[in-house]
Amino acid sequence: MRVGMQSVQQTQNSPGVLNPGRTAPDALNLLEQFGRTVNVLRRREIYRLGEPTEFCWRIVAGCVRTVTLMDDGRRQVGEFLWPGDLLGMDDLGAHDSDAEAVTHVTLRRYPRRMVEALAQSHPALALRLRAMAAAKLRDVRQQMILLGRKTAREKIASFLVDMDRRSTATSCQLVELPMNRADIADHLGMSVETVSRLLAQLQHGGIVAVLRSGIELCDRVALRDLACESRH
Amino acid sequence: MRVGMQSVQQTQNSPGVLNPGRTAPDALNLLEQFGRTVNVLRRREIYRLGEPTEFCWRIVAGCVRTVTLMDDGRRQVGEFLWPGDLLGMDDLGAHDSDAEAVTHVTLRRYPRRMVEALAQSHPALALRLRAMAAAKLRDVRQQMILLGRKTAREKIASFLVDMDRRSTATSCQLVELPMNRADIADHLGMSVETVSRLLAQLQHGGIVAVLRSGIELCDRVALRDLACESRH
DNA sequence: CGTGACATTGACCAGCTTCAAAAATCGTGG
DNA sequence: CCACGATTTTTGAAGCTGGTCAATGTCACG
Repeated sequence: MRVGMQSVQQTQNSPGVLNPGRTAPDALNLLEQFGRTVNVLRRREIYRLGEPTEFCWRIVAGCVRTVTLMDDGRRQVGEFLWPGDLLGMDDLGAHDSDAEAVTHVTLRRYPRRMVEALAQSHPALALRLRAMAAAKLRDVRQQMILLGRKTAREKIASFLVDMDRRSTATSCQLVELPMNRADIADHLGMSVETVSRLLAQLQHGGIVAVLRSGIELCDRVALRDLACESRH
Repeated sequence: MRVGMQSVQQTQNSPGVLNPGRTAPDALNLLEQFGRTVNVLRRREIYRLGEPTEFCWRIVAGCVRTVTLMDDGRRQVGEFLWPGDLLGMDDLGAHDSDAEAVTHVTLRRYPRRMVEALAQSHPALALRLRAMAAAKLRDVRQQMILLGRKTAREKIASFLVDMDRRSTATSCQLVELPMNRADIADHLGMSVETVSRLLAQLQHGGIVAVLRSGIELCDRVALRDLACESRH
């Protein structure tokens, strides 16, 4: 899922049509005065299903996952969140999933009450929040066709392409994957064994190289083809 | 339910409280003066992927589906929309899916430009739009665990429970399904044959009765259990 | 009635899951 | 720094769910 596209340094609001002002500062910065830095250890919860939405967070460093559980333990990882992403703004009233730190995480925490109040008085912020929700809905829709209609191989390829797109800025070939195989499996709706097998298969085909530190994409074109994504 | 024609003075939505109710007068009525009634025939498109988001619509009567297609024809029905639902507000800039009339549909159409302008000047409307986006995100998250982790039987049961919940007001037992089996299959990430087989199976178990006009829920408790139970 | 779209049913089997176990990696303390 | 246990990942084998292909049945509508 491509939810990590906007970075902290970003200054322009996404829908240019709606905001013709030149180089307007990110409306999210309005929140900064009410922010507090928080650190969360690996695997620790950030919030749980049903908790009142007292806060929201902006990720400064690290990786976060949102998790939905079924009674019998079946798990769905909704999304991975990265530095710059906003967490906990989607839910109104009470959180409708869990959020957990995949790695050690540094967050900037804001009271939701302040966010809502500011959004009331600052249309630019309200618009920005709506734009972020819209972007998330678009990503989720892509994830739905992945979960519902793609084969295991296509799922893995799509996932790697997404992770690559997210981290184009950092390094050239290597895609670092801070989450484990179980997280990937539960994000793609498959078993850990199948994830492992298909990564091995892609490696055998010379398309990727599975390393300890992550996955090296040797043939991005082939990977993109396998992902079956026409858009972009 | 008749929606949207009356010119009711809107009341302030209380901030932070999710109020997507389709009954109470709300900020959406601000749009009414810019609305125009449109009719769309069964199976006809309302908008296509990539089209600029010139309009949005409120469904007055009928059923609408949003569709995402892959190059090879694989299809995902993202959601079904019903009277009172807002269509085409999720996308910014350009639509990122198709929308088609499942039945003959009556819509109330509004220029997006007006919606955005009104949202800028009326925080209540902006808040309402964000609440609707949030509600949709919550639903989509449920759909993701359905697609990724539920068995075919659980998918069908969940779907019927959803349809039932939506139409509690209408009749007591019968759930009308205006969409065909292919739509259901593509919504749940399975094949038409499996949809048909599992409906027959539920019928054989005395839990539902498959009728021409829809599906009669004979044992809602059993169905609700099936919707979330594990496979064994 | 005849026709076409849609739904159901059956037979087969491919892809993926499950169960099991080995291999690799991580973490911790001596 | 190494050894050892725990966790994670990989690999193997077997089985099942659900998909595909094909045929039949049903209904709406001219």
